[in-house]
Amino acid sequence: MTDVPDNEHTPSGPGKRPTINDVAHLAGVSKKTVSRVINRVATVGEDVRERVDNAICALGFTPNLQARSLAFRRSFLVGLIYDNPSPTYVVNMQLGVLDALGPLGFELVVHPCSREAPSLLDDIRGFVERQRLAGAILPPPLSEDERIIALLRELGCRYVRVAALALDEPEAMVTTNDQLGAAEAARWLVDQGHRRIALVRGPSSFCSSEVRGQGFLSALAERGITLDPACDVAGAYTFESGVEMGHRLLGLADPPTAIFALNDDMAIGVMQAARERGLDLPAQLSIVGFDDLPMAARVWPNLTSVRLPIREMGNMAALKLLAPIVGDALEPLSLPDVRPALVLRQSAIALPGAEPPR
Amino acid sequence: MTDVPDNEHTPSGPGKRPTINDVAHLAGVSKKTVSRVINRVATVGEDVRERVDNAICALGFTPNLQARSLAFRRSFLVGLIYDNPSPTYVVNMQLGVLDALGPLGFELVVHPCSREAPSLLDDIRGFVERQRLAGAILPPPLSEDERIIALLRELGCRYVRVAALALDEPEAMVTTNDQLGAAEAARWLVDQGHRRIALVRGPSSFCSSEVRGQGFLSALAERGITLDPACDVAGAYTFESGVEMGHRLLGLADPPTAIFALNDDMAIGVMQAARERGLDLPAQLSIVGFDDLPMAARVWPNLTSVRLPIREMGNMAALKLLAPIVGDALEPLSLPDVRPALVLRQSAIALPGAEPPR
DNA sequence: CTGAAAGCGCTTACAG
DNA sequence: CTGAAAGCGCTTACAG
Repeated sequence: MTDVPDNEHTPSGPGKRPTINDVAHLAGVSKKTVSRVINRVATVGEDVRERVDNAICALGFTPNLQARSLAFRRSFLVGLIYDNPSPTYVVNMQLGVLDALGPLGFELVVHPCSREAPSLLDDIRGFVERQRLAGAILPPPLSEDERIIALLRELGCRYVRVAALALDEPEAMVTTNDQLGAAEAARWLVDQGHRRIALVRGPSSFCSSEVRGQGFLSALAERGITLDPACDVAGAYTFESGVEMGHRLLGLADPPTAIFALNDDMAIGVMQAARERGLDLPAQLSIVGFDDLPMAARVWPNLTSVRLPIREMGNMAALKLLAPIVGDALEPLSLPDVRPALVLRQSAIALPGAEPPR
Repeated sequence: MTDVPDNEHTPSGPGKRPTINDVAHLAGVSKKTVSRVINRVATVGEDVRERVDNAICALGFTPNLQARSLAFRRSFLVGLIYDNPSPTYVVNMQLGVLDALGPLGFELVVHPCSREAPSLLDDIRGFVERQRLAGAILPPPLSEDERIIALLRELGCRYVRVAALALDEPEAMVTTNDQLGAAEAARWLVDQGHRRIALVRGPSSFCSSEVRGQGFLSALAERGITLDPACDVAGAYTFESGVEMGHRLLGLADPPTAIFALNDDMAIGVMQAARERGLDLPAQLSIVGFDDLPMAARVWPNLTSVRLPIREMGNMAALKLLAPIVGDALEPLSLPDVRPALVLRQSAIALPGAEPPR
């Protein structure tokens, strides 16, 4: 009474996917050998491998991930664990990670969480244990939290950290070289004739703020310029704090002709403060930000800003994470370049009356 | 020579997690009964259930997800399949979905893809089949693609669509009522005395553009206002197209006093066009957008815009998706409200000389 | 280089 | 209401 004949070599019924057994029967080998072919174990005869590959194609077989995960005691999932307030950052990092995962047959599980939460560590522990992650990727600021790193080590969960500084061994790090971008901004401003320059830092607890600030000051020093302490202030990486610091700097007896804010949110806050004080932008004040958010190209005047290749950084993190797992499936790991770049727009210009840059 | 005594009731060795067998032994029942307790099957004696619960607590047992996935032939993963250019939208939807998934023990796998890609359907098929998703959530514009819906049905994959219109049965839909927000914007502009009003639509292929436009026109009509056809234009939901349409509208012999753009990117483009034409904003032109991007509060003048509760929409989608799966674990499904709201800022003001609103 | 057996940790199907 | 057996589809450990 069944339309489909019961055949032990081909799976029957709708929704039935072929298994490793079907492939083994069709190729005339044991399932263990099929398993070896799937897992690219070298010690399989050329002719046998070809028979198996043909059978796999003929049946349209794809190994069941759940079964492999159970037997391997590890899933084919990579976790992105983050506490980052910037949607653009998060989405671009996800895209970069997926660029690498897709071809390797891994998927991305996202796990936003809160640094402040008392349950942070328990939360991450539960996530990693339940999912038996193949690995975790940690963007800043979570990448700077050594408690989390210690936890991942304890759980035996591989990880890669993304941070402005090399906080870990190279295999477990993507270092973003923020200091290079900040230095480029400094040099550019000096070349435009600016001498009285101000810096709006982020919270000192953020590695990125320290590294960017350091890069900026060093580059200025190389040009023989030191910052007036009154021109070295810190906000909270937020728009509102940018407004506040902008007012503080522009209210100085001898206000700066240029302000470098260590992220775009604060730079746009500075812009707002300048406008509230009736300044003509960019004629009376040059402003440079960091991050190159989409917003930077939309505000008026368009914001000159340092761009980090977030997507490439995510890609690199994923490649480093999976390199030891997938082995030969990966080319000699051609890692993308992740150097920052200054994107010139209208918010920063040459100081009126300045010499043209050398 | 082993420090840890081998005991069949407690797992030994580091990294060894207790299994259902350990719980069964400790509670003095079969593993099947433990399974019943885990899965909240009703037919378990009260005393037995308590013994099992105690054993679970004592051992710190959590069921192995990989094993359950294999036996259930379904994972505990929800897929978010999208092709949405707005990072803010994507991140907020992810957060909303996770608000619901976390407490239920499910995780979120993100799957961005491209509508244009010829491999779109194969790509989605592979994703859904390999992961054996518990379900998929589709935000616009993918939610409007009936080919994808047909595919998911064929694969037996549960789904919930998020869209401006009710495109599916209520259990599989989160309808965002965009027309209500557009109507609110229309009424507000009219109340401020505006009569010559323009509309910048998005692509007609987007459901959201049609629904928002419809809501806007209807509300104007109720106040006895019809749009001059020259004031009804369409962009591409991009900043650049907003600039272009802004110039077209402001170049009319009798330009509008207010422009409603169906998303913020275009509204900010219109703002740019107005500035390029030397208009004084908002005095000479009121502008209203839709989406309430973070940028809306940062541009100058701040953009009045319609906000959609994206996070709540994601939450609602996830709750609807899992309701039939988790059953009683869910309260009588107290679904959040997902009505849009007009956020008043500085970019739109009363027409000079207009009567104060009723 | 290849394979038969046992196992990963759960659930389904069937009894009782 | 509870359980012993078989099974989900793979891999590990051990042989040969």
